Amino acid sequence: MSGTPAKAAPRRRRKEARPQELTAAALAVFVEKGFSAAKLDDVAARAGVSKGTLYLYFDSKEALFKAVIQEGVVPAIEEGEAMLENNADDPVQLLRCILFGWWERIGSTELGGVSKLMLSEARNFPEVAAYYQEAVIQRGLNLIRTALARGIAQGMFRPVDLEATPPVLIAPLLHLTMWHHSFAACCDSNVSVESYLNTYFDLVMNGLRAPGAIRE
Amino acid sequence: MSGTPAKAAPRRRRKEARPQELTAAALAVFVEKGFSAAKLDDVAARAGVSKGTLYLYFDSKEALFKAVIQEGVVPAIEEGEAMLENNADDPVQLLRCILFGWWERIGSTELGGVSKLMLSEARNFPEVAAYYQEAVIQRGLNLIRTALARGIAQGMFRPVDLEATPPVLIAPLLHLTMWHHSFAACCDSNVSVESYLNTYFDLVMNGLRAPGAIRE
Amino acid sequence: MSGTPAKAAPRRRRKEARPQELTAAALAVFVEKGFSAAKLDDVAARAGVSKGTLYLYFDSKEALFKAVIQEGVVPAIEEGEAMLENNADDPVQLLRCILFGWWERIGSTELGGVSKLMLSEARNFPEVAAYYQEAVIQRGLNLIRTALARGIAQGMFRPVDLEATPPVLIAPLLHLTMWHHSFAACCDSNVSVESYLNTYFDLVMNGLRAPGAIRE
Amino acid sequence: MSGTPAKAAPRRRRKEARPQELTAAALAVFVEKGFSAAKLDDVAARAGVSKGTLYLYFDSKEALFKAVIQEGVVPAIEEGEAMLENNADDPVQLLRCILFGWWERIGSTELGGVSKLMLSEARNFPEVAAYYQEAVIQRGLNLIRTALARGIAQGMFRPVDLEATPPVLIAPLLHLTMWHHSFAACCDSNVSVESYLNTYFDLVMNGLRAPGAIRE
DNA sequence: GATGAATGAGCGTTCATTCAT
DNA sequence: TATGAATGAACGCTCATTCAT
Repeated sequence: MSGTPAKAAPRRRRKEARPQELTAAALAVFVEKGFSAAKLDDVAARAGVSKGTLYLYFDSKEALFKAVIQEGVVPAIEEGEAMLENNADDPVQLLRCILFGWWERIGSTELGGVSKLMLSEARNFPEVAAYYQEAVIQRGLNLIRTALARGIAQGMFRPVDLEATPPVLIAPLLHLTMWHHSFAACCDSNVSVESYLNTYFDLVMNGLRAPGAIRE
Repeated sequence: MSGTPAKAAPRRRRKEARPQELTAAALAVFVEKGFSAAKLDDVAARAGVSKGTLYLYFDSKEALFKAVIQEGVVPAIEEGEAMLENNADDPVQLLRCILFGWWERIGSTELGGVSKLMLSEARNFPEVAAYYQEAVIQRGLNLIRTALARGIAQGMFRPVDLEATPPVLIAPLLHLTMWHHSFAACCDSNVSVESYLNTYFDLVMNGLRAPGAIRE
Repeated sequence: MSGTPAKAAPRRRRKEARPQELTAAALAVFVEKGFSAAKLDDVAARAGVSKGTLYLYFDSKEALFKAVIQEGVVPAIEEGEAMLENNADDPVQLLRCILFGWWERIGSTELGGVSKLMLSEARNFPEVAAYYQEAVIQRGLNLIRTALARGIAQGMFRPVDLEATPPVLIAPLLHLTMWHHSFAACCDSNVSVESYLNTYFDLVMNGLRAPGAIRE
Repeated sequence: MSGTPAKAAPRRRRKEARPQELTAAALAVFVEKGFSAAKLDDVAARAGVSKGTLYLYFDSKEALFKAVIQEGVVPAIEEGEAMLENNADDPVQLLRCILFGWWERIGSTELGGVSKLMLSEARNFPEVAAYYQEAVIQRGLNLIRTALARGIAQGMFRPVDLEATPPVLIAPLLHLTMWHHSFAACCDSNVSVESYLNTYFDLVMNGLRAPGAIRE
């Protein structure tokens, strides 16, 4: 199987790397099956360990779920907030960078599964959802809001609702991620990811641009 | 007992209405918990019948799932395709009508749960997903595509990718529906549905409008 | 198997009798194996039902344990306290009646297993032990104490410690019960129950008799 | 770590003392929890070693159980049989010495737990029970029987059933031991050990004394 | 010798499914 | 038609046992 780790890996290195290997396997299985339908046997098999090993690192299936989310959250935040520093002068470029960066680093990777997972399971894990909302969603929307505000201040963007616009802007990317982990895995689609993204950026930038602003 | 259905309902209508009552209850439970975590006990209790009764109408839990989707599909199609006839002359109005109509009739109602359910469970039910993709998604996207094509032909909309734009346009509404059935049920948000929708329509229409077209 | 119930029993009668059938089976298995080593499969098999059926009547293995004790407690109390009324005039006869009665109705029957179970598991179920101590042990010792007090008052018994003597008197019977459910089940003994009991009563009565009292 | 054994112990003694340290820890845990509910983790932790170390000295949990019994058996016998030599002339004193000695050296110490353990687990380990019956119980009862026989021969004791009396005599002490390791650990009792023992000896001696024998 | 990470068989518990009433 | 008691396969979790270090 693809998930089988090299058996030759030294014991000590394994010990420290284990938790990440396990959460990575768990993420894949949880995203594919959903938390409830996911079997710990499958998670263990994908990680190349036995079922009991999971319990050396996590107290329960639910604890494993929380660890999966927790672990998926850190990169989402860290990477994102660094972008505000770069491209500080060009809001258009900054916004593009944030949105496209999210897709590149999160949405199109395994980490995007965390988004699907949370949207699917939020009601079963309200505390985790609340944490995620604060730690990821709000901070992510803040990034977009900051870029928008700068663009408006510079006269590049029309004045728009700074609360409502960020979720609207990110929605097509989140939906593409959902799609990637749902229908895309079993049905063909007429639309390539590339043309979806191009169309999305084109629409967003046209939608935001201030009347007098020069076309890029 | 609390689960007892209203005794006032006429016996005859009951018999025929049963399946819809059951799928309605099942939809609610499936959307809240996810298919796998949903218990038939809960479905039965919500429908006010005993668990065994479910098996008088559906062969299995999976058959119930399919019926839920099936039933949620019909109105989505029927209602949608009628719109092309009306507002045939004004593409902007037609597009608004389609998108807003979807939200009003589907996204904001219990039926919106079907969308969440399918996105969450597509990989566990690939045949159902394939059917849904054909019977709902493609036909729904076609509606939007037609409206776009008319608008472009009339010079109201910029020429845009007719394959990629429809899914981009519907994405924010689908995401709002997902949100409604996930985080909204357990976390507060700063954005009202109304301002989200206003911002969305505003952005979309600005993004699509041909340079020379008159602002509405 | 001996525990298999008649399959012909009507459904309705079963429903009401079930809990007692299950606790009876559980008592037997718990006494033989100990609570922890007892498997619910064995309990179910002995009761002639499937494992799942146990959960229709008891929430958990621990709840089943508590029910077993609870159920074993009632007859122990009820039967015992009725004896004080009879033989009210002859303390010697009363004491014999209490001790011998305990053996006949409790110690030598399946109910005696409850005593073994509680002695073996008290530390794992402290709350149950506390309840048992109050509801059974204290009340049982009170019976003996009352008989002793009457006998002393009538000059039939030597004056003895009214607190310490009852547990000493019941100990050989309890131990015989323990023996019955432990070594007796797997090892031969040189002593018959009958001669043990005769010797016990003889010793006790000689030990208690007041110097001047007439031999019986 | 907390589990680390005292470093001050000389290395050489350690090696030889290990098995006894392990069986002592095992006895304590087995008595408290019962064999089945006892975890080897707990045994190891109490002994201050790792779980794997147990397997350097014992093949299995069951082997550890047998060693615990085995080890508890030796002192019970050795000490007991030495008493017959001393107090050879005074049967009353001899009997008191045997019974009281058992309580002092066995019943009231950690070794008393072996008695509880065997009574609780006999049916799960019939071979061990058979061995224990021969190696401990029969020989222990023989001690008492010998003392009784001498007392009867000297006219100090009434003639009593020499088979049945020994188990009756030891029963209250065994029961006190059971109590010590069960209810006493979680419930209060009105009777002190001292008054229980005094009452017990008093009753036994009065019960056994020949009519003409002088009171002590 | 000693460790503790890893294993996997086994058990308590759940729940979709069946069927006698 | 409707019920709900009964079932048993399946899964989360435990823990005695092993073995590389």
